[in-house]
Amino acid sequence: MKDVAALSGVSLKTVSRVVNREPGVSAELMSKVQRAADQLDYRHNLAASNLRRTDRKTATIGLLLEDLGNPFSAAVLRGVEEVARARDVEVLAGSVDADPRRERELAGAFIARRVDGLVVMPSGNDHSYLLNDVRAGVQVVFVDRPPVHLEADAVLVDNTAGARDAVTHLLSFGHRRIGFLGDRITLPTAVDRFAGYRRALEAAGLSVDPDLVVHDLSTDDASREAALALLAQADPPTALFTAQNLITVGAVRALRQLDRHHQVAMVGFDEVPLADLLEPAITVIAQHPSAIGQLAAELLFSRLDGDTSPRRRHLVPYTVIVRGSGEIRHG
Amino acid sequence: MKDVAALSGVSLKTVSRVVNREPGVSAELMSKVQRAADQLDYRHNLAASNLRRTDRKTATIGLLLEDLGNPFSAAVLRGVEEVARARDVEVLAGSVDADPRRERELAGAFIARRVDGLVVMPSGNDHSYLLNDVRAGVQVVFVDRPPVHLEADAVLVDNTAGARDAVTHLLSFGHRRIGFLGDRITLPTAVDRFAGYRRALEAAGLSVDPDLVVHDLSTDDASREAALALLAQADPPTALFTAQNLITVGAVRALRQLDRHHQVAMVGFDEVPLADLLEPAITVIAQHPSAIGQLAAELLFSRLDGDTSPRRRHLVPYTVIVRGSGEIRHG
DNA sequence: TTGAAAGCGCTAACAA
DNA sequence: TTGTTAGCGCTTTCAA
Repeated sequence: MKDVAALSGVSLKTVSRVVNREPGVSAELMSKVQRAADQLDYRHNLAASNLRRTDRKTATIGLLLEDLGNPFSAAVLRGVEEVARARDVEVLAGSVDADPRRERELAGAFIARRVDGLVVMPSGNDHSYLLNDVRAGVQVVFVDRPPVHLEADAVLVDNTAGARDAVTHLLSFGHRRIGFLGDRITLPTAVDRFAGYRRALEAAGLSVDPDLVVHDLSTDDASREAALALLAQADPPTALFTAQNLITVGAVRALRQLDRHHQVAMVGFDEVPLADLLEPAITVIAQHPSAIGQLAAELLFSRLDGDTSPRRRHLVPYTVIVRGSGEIRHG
Repeated sequence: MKDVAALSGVSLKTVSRVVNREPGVSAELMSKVQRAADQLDYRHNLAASNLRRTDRKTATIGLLLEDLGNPFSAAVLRGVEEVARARDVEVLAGSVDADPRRERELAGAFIARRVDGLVVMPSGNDHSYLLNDVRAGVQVVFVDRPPVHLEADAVLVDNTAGARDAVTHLLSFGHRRIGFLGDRITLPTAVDRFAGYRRALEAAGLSVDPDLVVHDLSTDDASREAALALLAQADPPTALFTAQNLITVGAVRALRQLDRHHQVAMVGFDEVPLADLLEPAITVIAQHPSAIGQLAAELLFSRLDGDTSPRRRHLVPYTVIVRGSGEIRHG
């Protein structure tokens, strides 16, 4: 910037005014400065600018997701990006990989880079480590799971209701023995989905048979094996509720392996890519991750714009997508 | 930092030394400073630190991808992230969406935030706009498509050979009329894949029948319609080569719609999620996007570490995954 | 409308 | 081992 000022024969401050499009610079000086900047290939230094500015906005936000390679996380990222782009805000993104320590480290690394705000798909169950940063003005919005020991907006899906709907759907096709395959039970979403399973059964006058329930599945292969074991029982389930997308995929593989995919009914939580092209096509409770990301970003920016209304939870609706696997009748 | 110095009764510089883990601070002062920092919830300001440092490293890199929501891009991002994480480097990521202007803007936005380097999946065909930044020390590595008017490392796949292998595979199952469904022909990858198609035919003594070729498909639905049109011809193709993952999905839908998925053979370029669970399962030329991302990041960091050997192109091998759809015999 | 001087939070260079 | 001073690139404040 100094060089641009020297070349165009004006003061530093005038160059700064031109670069920041501040009003009150004569057309003549403006074009002179522009030309000098072009000639020297000047690149504005946002970090330095931001250091001195009073508003201290870096126009950068941080996004902590479960796993950037997973389609669910990727779609949330895409949703956040779309809203951020409209405001010329850039996005730092990282995977937390179900590791609470990693979550803290990533958040710290982003804050050291002075992000204006954070969108967090949390892994840990204590977010008080962000208290001081929130006090210092960093805005935080949670997605997928609510914050613990911290007041912050959250964008959630009603996992209990979704799971209840899935299981009620299976019950309506005559099933009475419905297997449950679920994620790590430390995750609030997994707890809620299991609660929904239980409630649907209880509403039908049934109770949970522990022999039909497997928790703590975190890979599709673990799910495949769990499904194989369930179906090998003396009195096997006639239907499965798979409480997460990788789990659904594992169960599909198991049913194929046993050639029972046209006999055993199945409803999955979360959309699965190409679910409509499988035979049978998979009935799912679909979340809308891109809408979740968009809403989270919009909330974040409205907070950054000064909205101080009470923090609250926002529910994004889910959709029951009927495709065939969930409509296999029992008996 | 000033406050920490005041509270612990030492100079600014001593706090700086402790924060940066510089040697030569007595254990006593060190713990005193630590305590003060904890008490005040001090967060280091990397931007300010970086402004003054001589090495000027922000420990942040920028990643420009085609579309963060697409599994291919997402896997590249994941690969880059893994390598970056091992060095405590964070990643700014953005989608270019096939828009060259967007590519320039994103690159500019990342450079204004003083990234140490850039990994670019380019959309435009002139990258000279980065010349001055490269001269100024920003390292750039291209992925998927090579740089134009700029010397830089690139991580590529041999698209021509992959496409040739795909079509040769179909020829070996007796097919002589093989349809080509391809992406926007402005993309170098699309050009190369079409070249591979042509070469395989010519090596078998056949020539390209323009009635069997459709370019410029950019969505799965466009591909579905193009495939329907191809197959409605008087002398339709007996096999299809689909030159990109969304195109493959569209063609699968078309074949299903016509109930010809067990008659018309098909090989796709790029892996498709759950391709192994379809009937028939889809034979593909699989790229390894996560390996591409990892290699790109490793190259970038080796350049940042001072490697000044000539810039060059690196090929990541592809894999032919035989699953069924490509092995449907003709006649 | 333009510019000079001070200072954002931090580290380099040097001195004690 | 510790501290002092200057200055990174920019914007603020205030004066011309």
